[in-house]
Amino acid sequence: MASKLGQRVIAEAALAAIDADGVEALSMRRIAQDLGSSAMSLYTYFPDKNSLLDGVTQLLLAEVEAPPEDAHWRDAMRHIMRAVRLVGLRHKNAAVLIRRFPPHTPDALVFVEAGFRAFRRAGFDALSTARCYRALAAYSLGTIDIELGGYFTAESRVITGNAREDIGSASSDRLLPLVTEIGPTLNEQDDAAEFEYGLELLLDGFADAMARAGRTV
Amino acid sequence: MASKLGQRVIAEAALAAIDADGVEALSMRRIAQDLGSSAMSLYTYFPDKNSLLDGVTQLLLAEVEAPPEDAHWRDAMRHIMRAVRLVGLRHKNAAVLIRRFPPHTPDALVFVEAGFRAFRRAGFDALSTARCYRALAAYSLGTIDIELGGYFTAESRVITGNAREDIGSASSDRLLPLVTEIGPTLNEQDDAAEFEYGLELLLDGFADAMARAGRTV
DNA sequence: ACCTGAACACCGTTCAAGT
DNA sequence: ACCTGAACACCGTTCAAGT
Repeated sequence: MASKLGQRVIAEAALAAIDADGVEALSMRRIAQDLGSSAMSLYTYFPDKNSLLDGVTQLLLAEVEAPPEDAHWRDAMRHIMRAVRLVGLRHKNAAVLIRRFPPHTPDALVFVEAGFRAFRRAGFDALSTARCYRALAAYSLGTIDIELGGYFTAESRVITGNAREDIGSASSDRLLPLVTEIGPTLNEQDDAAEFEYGLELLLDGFADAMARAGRTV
Repeated sequence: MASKLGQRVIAEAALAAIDADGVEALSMRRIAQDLGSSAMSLYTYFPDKNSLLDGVTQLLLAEVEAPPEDAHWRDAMRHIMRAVRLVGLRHKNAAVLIRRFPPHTPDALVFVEAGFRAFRRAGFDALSTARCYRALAAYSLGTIDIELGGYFTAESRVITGNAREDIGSASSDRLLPLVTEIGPTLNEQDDAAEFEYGLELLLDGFADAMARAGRTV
């Protein structure tokens, strides 16, 4: 046995297995084997597989680097958004878990608390802070789908038969000329640059809204 | 047998089953049973379960209502974004599939083509169109996670033992006062209103960028 | 071409038994 | 309290056989 069993050790072994072979290949038996233990021993520390995956996610979220305490809210939020994206890139196979399990352990919430603090320091009230945080969270989670889930790059799956045809076929070129023209452009985008583009739009919008509300940020 | 087997009939049965009992409860045997057939008969029409789920997703995306052909780009994109969200709300259990399988059949791409057309009519070039579409897609997919995945409402899962504690505990109130204060606010947000808020920020940003590029939109 | 039931190689989890 | 192997009730998919 590699190390004394415990939530942390088990979640770390699961994360390593996911990094190596993907979430789909993860099984309780597989983790146990990697730890030199039995599948059922894991149930001493996690009530079920879902909780274990949640535990892995908390581990991931704890890796998100918090911004410096004195940062301007714009720099702080940019810092956090980039940090989440980087954790996803560091754990490409595990990133999808971030969409499923929100942060809820103290370690995983450090960056959230820091982000809230940056907003409040700048004069955002609780409602504005929640509103801005939500918009950023939506954009961040969607970015994971697009970049790590290969939303635009996924080979278009062929559904043959019936009257159905796929992109790239002669008739779809005729019916969907702009999809045919712009689709490839979406594949070739620079992920980092496009991420920054949308992020700055949102931050600009928050700043404008605050300015309109009569406060300087 | 309810109706002659085929991709469409099978995908519709699968969607009905997912609507009723969720993606997790869907099995090839279950669909076959609903259709009065055998699990293996499905493999005549889909190579595997993943393709079938993709087919269900194309069905969902084909439900997305396209905007009127003469709409201003802003109205067109607002229309599409709301339409996607409404399909998700109509199929709460199936909505998660939208994140996994991009549109690729002609029917499912109708709204995409219409969106591209609206941008191009307004003078956006191919690159700007791709860029704006991507930012909106990220926001839309992330919204599904937050609203339908219950990102903020999910009961904080308890991870006991070790030095770990959860939100709401005495010590996290001390360590994470703003999470404690603002967390409940996130739960109580009006989903539709918050969705509109972030959406308009992005649309404002596109308009500003176009204006700065010297074009009137 | 289309459909079938049996079988294979897995799952997560319950259980009864051990320490 | 912690860990175990066997067993249960499932999976998706392959196969050999049918029409």
